[in-house]
Amino acid sequence: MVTLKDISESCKVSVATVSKALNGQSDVGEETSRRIRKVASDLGYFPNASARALKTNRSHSIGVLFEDKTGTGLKHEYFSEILDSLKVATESRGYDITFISNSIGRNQMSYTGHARYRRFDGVIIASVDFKNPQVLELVDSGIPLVVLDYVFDSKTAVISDNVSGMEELTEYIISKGHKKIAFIHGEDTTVTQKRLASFIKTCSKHEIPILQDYIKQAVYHDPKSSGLATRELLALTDKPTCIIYPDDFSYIGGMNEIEKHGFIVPKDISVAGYDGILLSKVLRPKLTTFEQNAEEIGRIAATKLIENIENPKTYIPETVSVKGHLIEGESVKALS
Amino acid sequence: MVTLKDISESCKVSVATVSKALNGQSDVGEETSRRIRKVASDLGYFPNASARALKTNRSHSIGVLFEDKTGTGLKHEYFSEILDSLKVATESRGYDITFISNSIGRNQMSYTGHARYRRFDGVIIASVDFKNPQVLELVDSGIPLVVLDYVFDSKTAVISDNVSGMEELTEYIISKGHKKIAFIHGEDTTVTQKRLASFIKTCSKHEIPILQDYIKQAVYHDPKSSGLATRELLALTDKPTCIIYPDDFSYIGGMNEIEKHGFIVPKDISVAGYDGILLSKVLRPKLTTFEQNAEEIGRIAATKLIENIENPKTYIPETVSVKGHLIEGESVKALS
DNA sequence: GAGATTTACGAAAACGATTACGAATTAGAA
DNA sequence: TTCTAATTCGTAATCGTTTTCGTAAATCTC
Repeated sequence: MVTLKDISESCKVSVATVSKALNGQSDVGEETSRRIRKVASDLGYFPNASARALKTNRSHSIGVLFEDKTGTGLKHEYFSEILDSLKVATESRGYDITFISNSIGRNQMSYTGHARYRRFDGVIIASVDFKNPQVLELVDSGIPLVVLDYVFDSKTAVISDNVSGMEELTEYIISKGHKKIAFIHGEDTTVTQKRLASFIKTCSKHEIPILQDYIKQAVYHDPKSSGLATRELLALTDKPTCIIYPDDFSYIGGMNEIEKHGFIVPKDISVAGYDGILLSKVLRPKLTTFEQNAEEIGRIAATKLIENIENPKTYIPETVSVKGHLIEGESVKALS
Repeated sequence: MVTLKDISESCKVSVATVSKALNGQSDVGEETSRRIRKVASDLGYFPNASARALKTNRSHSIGVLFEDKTGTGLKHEYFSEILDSLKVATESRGYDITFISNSIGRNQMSYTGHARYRRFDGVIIASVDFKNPQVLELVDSGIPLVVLDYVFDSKTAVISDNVSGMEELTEYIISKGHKKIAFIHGEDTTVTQKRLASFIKTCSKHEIPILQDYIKQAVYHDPKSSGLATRELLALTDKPTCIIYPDDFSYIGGMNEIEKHGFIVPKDISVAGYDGILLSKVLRPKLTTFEQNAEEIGRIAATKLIENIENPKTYIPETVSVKGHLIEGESVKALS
């Protein structure tokens, strides 16, 4: 490995000068700087990230915590898209991404321990159990961080705007003349609560009654449980004319059940999803859904975090909510 | 941040002794060692990964290159599953995972440059354009590496056994009495070639003629192009009785087309996928497919890489092929 | 042309750990 | 008791950078 010393010897200057030239410091001569850069590239020099981190106390790497109990974390398109967007946004600013875990080597380590061990400049937390003590410890650790889809007091949060999203989706369905709208929601989380509240509020606004029978609990990303809920809804004497699913993938369970009953979407019953994953765009009839802007969420999270890292004094935490947009498919029929 | 020095002062011993005690070296007294470890944990000590890496020349971190032209890399369930399995396997042995890119900071950097800059102990390459000069440079860089689903000379490779996989799937379909089997394949890659060859070989073995009209080219993970191919197949006067799709997700395109024709799976036509993603398990009828063992692929890749890293002298590269298994759904009908 | 200022460069300390080597102490052997 | 060997611990060098501060030369000011 070629080091600053090698360059300095080859250029007959000190390592200090080489360092400064390569970092674009001002106090080094035009001509000298050019010569040094030339030699550096000829020799194939790369700075040693460890040495640099040791000296500057900045690792230029960011830890991401992406885990949940079910282990579906990365498999979920929403999250893999966020991760991808985080990746490009951070890399373009010179930061690398490393996963945080709680098992580094034989000796278990807390998330915070891991983050300190690797000297992460900042941390992004997503898709976790936000009540987990280890997560709370990390949140309180003082390390600059951004939380996704959850709000901690005086910490930066980037959240998908579920309130306006569900409102827009519900408005659309109502505008199509539906008055008997069923709502299948996921487990009880902040996200779920916001969506449900928004659904109810929008219905009330249009004086559409909320039937208890039309509100069903299921599990996110689990077609089986949504299928079950669908079956119950279809067994009702007064069936809904439209069903909103917790997410696009869950709709598959509903779809199976609907077909089993011999119904056709949207002729006999209308449906809507949430997320706007790839699948929703290729199903026929095309699914009406609300697409979350995962790309933007990742990008903003990265930007905010780096802002925080680079201006620790002046940075003030905020909660950014990212709007998505309605995708009008063909799964919601206009009622006469 | 608490350092070895803090501990050494608090314990009235030298930093050398502290270091040795914490690393379990033999030449430190039983009682001293205990005292040091106690103080270390009381003070909340964490080793400084940068300092350690600088001194030992081992970063305990592994770079993964996960990129393709289409940018669907991470979105593909097969890859996100591999990534996840890599993650747990490496972390349990004390290695962290960082993504490799070619843009670190403002100055573009080659993959190799990035890997050297971060002092990755090893690298895992997957889902890339294997003809890309930058990738080839990385492969020849001398850094310990494992390649996924592609074989480079005298480099360790872990590949999904597409030959036996497609053979098993085809055998199954034939065993159900099918003789008119259409095969839609993806772009021309090694993987495609192997699957196609295996399909043809298995058919020949059973003296089933290979009609040129039954072999269609499409694009992986693209329901639209598979839908098109399906349409052509259904327009044939002598229609196939079964269609094999490039992957499970692509089948959605075929499914739409089949339904549009008023056909029902598997009554009127049989279908099979490849991959065994979540979706294939929740569709009704359940899709018959061949599930690749992504978890095992990731785990073995991690194990081999770490073996290579830790025994650079004795390690010999090899190609490991990982078998998957047939998932018998209900999408292939038994012909009388 | 003397003093003040700017410019270009180098010497050296420091970041936090690891490790070869030597020294001191203790235990064991004869 | 004396010599050897084992055990335990410390000294100091080192990894590759960055950065402060000092100094010498060059430039400017009047």
